[in-house]
Amino acid sequence: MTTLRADARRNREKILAAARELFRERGTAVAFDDIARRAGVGIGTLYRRFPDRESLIRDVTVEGFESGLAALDAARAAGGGPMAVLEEVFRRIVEQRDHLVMPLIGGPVLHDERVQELQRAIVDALAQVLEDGRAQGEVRADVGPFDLITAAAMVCRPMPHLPKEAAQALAARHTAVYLHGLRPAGARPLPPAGDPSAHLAMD
Amino acid sequence: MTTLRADARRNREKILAAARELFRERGTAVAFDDIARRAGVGIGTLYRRFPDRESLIRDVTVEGFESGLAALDAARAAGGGPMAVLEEVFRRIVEQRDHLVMPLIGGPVLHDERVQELQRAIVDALAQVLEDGRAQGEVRADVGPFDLITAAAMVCRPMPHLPKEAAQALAARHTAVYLHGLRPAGARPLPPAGDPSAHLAMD
Amino acid sequence: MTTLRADARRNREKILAAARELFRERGTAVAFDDIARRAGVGIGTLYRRFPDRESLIRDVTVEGFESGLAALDAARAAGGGPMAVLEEVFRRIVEQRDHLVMPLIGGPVLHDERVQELQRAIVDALAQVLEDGRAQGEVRADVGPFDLITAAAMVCRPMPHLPKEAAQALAARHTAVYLHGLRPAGARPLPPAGDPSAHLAMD
Amino acid sequence: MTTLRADARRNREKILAAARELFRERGTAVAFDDIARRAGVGIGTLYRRFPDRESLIRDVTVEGFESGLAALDAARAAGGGPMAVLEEVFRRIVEQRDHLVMPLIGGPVLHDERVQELQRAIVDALAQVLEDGRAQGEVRADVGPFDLITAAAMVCRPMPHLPKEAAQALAARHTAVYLHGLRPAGARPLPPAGDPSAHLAMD
DNA sequence: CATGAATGAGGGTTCATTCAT
DNA sequence: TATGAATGAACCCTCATTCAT
Repeated sequence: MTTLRADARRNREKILAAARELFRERGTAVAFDDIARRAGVGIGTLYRRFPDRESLIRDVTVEGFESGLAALDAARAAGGGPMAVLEEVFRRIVEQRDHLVMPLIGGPVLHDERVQELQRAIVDALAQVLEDGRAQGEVRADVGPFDLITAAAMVCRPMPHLPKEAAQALAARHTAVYLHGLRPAGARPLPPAGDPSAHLAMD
Repeated sequence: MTTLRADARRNREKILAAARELFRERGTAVAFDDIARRAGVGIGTLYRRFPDRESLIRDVTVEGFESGLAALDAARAAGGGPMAVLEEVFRRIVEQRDHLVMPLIGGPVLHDERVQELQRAIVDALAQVLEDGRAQGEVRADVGPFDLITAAAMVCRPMPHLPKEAAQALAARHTAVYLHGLRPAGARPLPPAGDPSAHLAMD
Repeated sequence: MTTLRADARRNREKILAAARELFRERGTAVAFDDIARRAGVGIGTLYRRFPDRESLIRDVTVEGFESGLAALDAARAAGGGPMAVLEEVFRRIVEQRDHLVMPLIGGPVLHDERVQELQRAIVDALAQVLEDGRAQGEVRADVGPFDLITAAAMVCRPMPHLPKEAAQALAARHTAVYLHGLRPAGARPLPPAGDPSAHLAMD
Repeated sequence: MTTLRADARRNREKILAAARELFRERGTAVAFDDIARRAGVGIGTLYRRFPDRESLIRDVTVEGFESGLAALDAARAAGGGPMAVLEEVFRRIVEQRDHLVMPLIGGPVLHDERVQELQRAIVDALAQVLEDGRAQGEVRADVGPFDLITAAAMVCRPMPHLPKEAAQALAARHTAVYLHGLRPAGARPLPPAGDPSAHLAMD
C-alpha cells in the first residue's frame, strides 16, 4: 500500500465514504453490494481493496478516530479554559456525528497498530485537558480519559429511527448535561472504573 | 391472545427469553433458527407465536418498557427526594442492563398500542419526578422526560466487545456524571429539543 | 439420520443419483446448483442433506464401494476358478463404469468409518481370491489386493472427451491385457509396493 | 510465434513450467492468477501469451507429447528387443509421471496441428515396435498403438491424494503387470476397439 | 399444535477477462 | 510490452418463510 495508482486511490476514498454512510444508516452488517453500488465501483474492486469486512471496518474506524483527534486538537488550539476545550470538542463531534463512526472501548479493531497509535494520542491529549481542569478546579478529579471517550461514542452512536435533526438535538442536550456533570461542585465519587485501557474499538 | 394453553404459554416465555438474550448478544437481526434452538422449540412453533420479526421485537420491547416502568415505580415507592429517586431508577436499570432491551425514542414499534400506553405511563411518571425536582430546586428546569429516556437507552445499549462488568462499570460512571449534571447550579440552558414525543422506539 | 421421513429419503436418493452422474461428467467440483437442479430439489434441500461437498463425495464414494463389493460377491457366487472370478468382477465393473465413482487409494474420505469398513471387506475378499489363485498356480504371487483396487479405479476413471462406447471399449481392452498379465508364467517380480493400506479414497 | 524476444521467451517458459506444475497439483481448472503468480509474471502477461485456457492446455499437452516421443525414441535407440523397448519407454514415462501431462485419446486439443503431428509420430513409432514384437512372437497380435497410449495416459494420471512415491510405485506395478499381459502366451482375443484414431486429447 | 423438511431469494466471495497506466 | 486495477458473472451458502407430516 506504499503508493497507490491515482485511480485506485480515488476508488479507495469513494468506498470509504460510502461505507461510512451506510454503516451509520444500516449498521456494519450492510451488504457489500450496496456499498460498492453507492461508491460507484464494482464489487470486485471493493474486495480487492478490502478483502474482508473487518478491514473495511478498521479503516472507517481509523478515519473516525482521526476526526476525533482533529476535533480535539482544533479545540485545544482555539484556546480557553479546560472546560471550554471540552465543550468545543463535543460541539464539533456532535456536529459531525452522522459522518462519524466513533469506536467504543473494546473490540477486535483494537489489535490494529494504527488504531492503537491514535487511541494513545487521544488518551494522552484528554488526560492533559483533564489534568488542567483538575488543577483549575473546573473538573472533578475522578473522571478519566476513557469516560470521555465512552461519552463521545455514546452520543455518536446511530439512532436509526430518528431524523437527523432529532438525533442531533438529543445528542447535544445529553452532551450538555453530561459536561455540566463534570464540574466538581457537590460531586459524589464515581463507581470504580476497572481497567478500561484493556479495550478500545468500534461498536 | 386471551388465554393460552399452559404449554403454549410456556413456549412463549421460553422464546421471549431466548430472543432477549440473543438480541443483546448479536443484535435483532439474529437468525430465527437460533432463537428457536436456544428456546428449545421448533422453528414452526416460533413462527406460530410470532409471525414476523417485528412482532417478536415488539414483545421484547414491551418487556423492556415494563421493567423500566417497574424500576421507576419501585424507586418512587422507596421514597427520598426527586434526585434520590432518579439515582435509584438508574441504579436499577444499569444493574439489569444486559437483560434489558431499552427502546430509544422513535421507530416502528411506536405504532403498537401497548408500547404507547407504557411510554405514556413512563413519561408521566418522569414528568412528575422532574416537576418535584424543579419545585425543590434539585433539578434544572430545561430537562424533560425524553432526555431521561434517551439517557437510559444510551447507557443500556449493548457494548458487544466488552465483558459484562466493564460495560456495566462504564455505564454506571456515565450515569453518575449525567445525573450530577442535572442539578441546576451554574447550568447554562440546553439546546432546544424539537418535539420528541413524535418518536419512540427500539434501536 | 436414524429414520428419515419418506419424502426426505426420496430426495436424498435423487440427490445422490444426480451427484454421481455429474461427478462423472464434470468432476467433483461441479456446481451444487446444477446438482440440485438435476435432482429436482431446491438448493437448500441439498445443503440440508449434505452440509458440505465432502459429505456428498463421501456418500457417493460409499455407494461406489458398495457396488464394487457387490460385483465381487456376485462374481464369487457365480463360481469358477480364481481367474474366472477376477474376470467376472472386472467385466461387471467396466459394464457399469459410468455409473460408478470408484475411489482410488488415498484421500480424505479414508477417515470415514463406513468407507473403511467397506474397504476392509473388499481387501479381504480380494486377498482370498488372490490366495486361491496363487494356490492353483493361476495368479502371480507378488500381486496384492491394492493392485487390483488401483486397476479397477484406473479403468473406471472418467474419460470426459470420449463417447461412452469408446471409453468402455478402451477400458475393457486395458482390463483384458492387465488380467492376462496377472498369470505367473514368465513373470518378473514387481517393484515394491510400500504400504498401500495407509491410503484409500476417491480421485 | 516465429521468433520471440528473449525476455518474452523466458516468460513463456516460466508460465508453461508453472502451469504444468499447477495442472498436476490442482487440475487444469486452476486459477490463472495463481499460475501467473507462481510464474512470477503479471496476469496481463499470461493473457498476452495464452489468450485462453485452451491454448495453455494445448501447449502443456504438446510438451507432454514431446516428452513421450522423446522417451520412445530414446528407448528405441537404446536397442534391445521390442518388449525391452516397451519396458524402457514405460519406465521413463512413469519416472517422470509427475512432470507429465499425458493426453488421453480424444478431446478438443486434437484439432491442433502440432498435436496431431506428434500424435501421428507416436502412433507410427509404436506401430513399428508392435509390428516387430508380433514378428518376433513377443507381443500379442490384437494390441494396437492406441491401447498403449491409453495405458500410458492411465498410469500418468494424477492421484492427488497420494504422496508422490506411493503414486509412482502403484503406477510402476500396474505397468509391469500390463506389459506382462502384452505377451501372447495363452492370450484370448481382446474385445473390439472401434476406431480410436477419431480421438486424441488431454484428460 | 408442534415439528422439521423444502424452498429460493439474496448476500458473500472468487476469478476469468478486459483495459488503463 | 508488462503490469495490475476494475469489472461482473457465477458459484457458494445462509436463512426467512411455507407447508407436509
